[in-house]
Amino acid sequence: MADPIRILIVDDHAVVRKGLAMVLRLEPDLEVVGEAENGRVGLEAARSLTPDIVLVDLVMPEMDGQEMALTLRKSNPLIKIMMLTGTEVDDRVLDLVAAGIEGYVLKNIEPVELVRAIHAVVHGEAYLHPDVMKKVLERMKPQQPHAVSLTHRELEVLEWMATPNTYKQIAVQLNVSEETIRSHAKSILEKLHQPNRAQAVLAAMKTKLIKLNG
Amino acid sequence: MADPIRILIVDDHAVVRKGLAMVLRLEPDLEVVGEAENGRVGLEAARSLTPDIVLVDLVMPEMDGQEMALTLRKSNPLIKIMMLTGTEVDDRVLDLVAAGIEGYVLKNIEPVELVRAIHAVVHGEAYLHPDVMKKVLERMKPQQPHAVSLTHRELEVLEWMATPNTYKQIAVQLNVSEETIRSHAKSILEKLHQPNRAQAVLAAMKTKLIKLNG
DNA sequence: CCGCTTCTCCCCCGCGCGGGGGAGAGAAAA
DNA sequence: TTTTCTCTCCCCCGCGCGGGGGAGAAGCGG
Repeated sequence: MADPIRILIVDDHAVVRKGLAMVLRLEPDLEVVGEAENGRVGLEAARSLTPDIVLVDLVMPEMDGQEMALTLRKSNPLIKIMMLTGTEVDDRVLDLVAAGIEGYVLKNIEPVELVRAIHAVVHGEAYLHPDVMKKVLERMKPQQPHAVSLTHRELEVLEWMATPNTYKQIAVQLNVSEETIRSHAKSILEKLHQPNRAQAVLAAMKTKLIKLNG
Repeated sequence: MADPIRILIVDDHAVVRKGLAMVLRLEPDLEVVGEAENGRVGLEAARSLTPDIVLVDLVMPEMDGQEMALTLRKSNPLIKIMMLTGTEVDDRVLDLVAAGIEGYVLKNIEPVELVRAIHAVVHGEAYLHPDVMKKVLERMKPQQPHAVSLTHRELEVLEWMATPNTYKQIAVQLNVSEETIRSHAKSILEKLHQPNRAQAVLAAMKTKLIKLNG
């Protein structure tokens, strides 16, 4: 094996950076060439160091992993990107996967597995954590079945239905007739199989169709 | 300074354990005497090693940090406990603080600050991360002012108001007259300062007065 | 004993809203 | 081009519900 794999670590947690570096330095064919504490610094480091792969934490101050990854992907597409995240699989994964980010691992990954993942990604394979893969597949499939497809307008009205406004007041807000709002509301109740406005809003919240701003 | 502070690290992420250990070993008066990958193992280790302080991750498989902390607090109250958590301040903090856990830091803490926190806790002080302290204070204050005190019966009716049932149907369920339910509902809306049933239910959910069973 | 709270029940009124119709314009798909 | 979907708007009806009253019984604490 010739040149070692050059690695850049981007994470705002100092202990995570040190821990990753320690684990990776145990491997003779891996070389940690730099560390950065946020996306902005990481972007500069990646461009000057031109590592083979960057390990990027998803949540960071100033510039998060998503923004950094997407930016780096455009400017330096040859640099591989491995996203690191907590135990929860963020919805942003889907955008990242769609953008062609090849690696996605949770922080509780076993060191040996992480090393394996790095090798895989550097050699052009994609490495997705099982949970991530599951989430991606979930989001791919249930498009067709019965995911209760509200139109854009209906979704907009539904969000207003979660406020104290009456239909008349919502109509004023959206610059349409009250009858139009009532018409949309009727469609919404029918599609969601709910008996009234209150239950429709509750059901929508449970299924993450809308979220409450508190 | 005589004996070093004996530390046990409990975290399911190997890289975090190594990172913490590395950072802490740089301090001459700190000694990492053990590591454990979950609460169950951590509990055994704590009892056999009797460290001065345990650093415990909140989220772990098998037995999480909360359960381990509460159990250890009962069996070995002299061992100090420092909870570690991600960037999000979990609601479980409040229970832990109430149980007398003296330390609570986020994982993005600076190494120097972590060392300071360990010293503080070992010497009998409490060390709460600013965000945690904020959360605790938030939850403490709104107790007294006027935490919207609904009667038991009103709370019961409020929970029914979150269902598709009409007042008449709720009345049947609770074996009282419809007028009684309407009367309670009026009091509830007034106390919660909400214009209608739907908003009352939403407001109640936001303030954790009731929870949705989905 | 008297005041206060809680739970119960009753009346009336008017509006919000759910359910049933129908219809036209424009865009997108077949 | 014809059909289908989406958004818009209209009518009528009846019930659910919010808001305004009042009242009696039971229990608690001063």
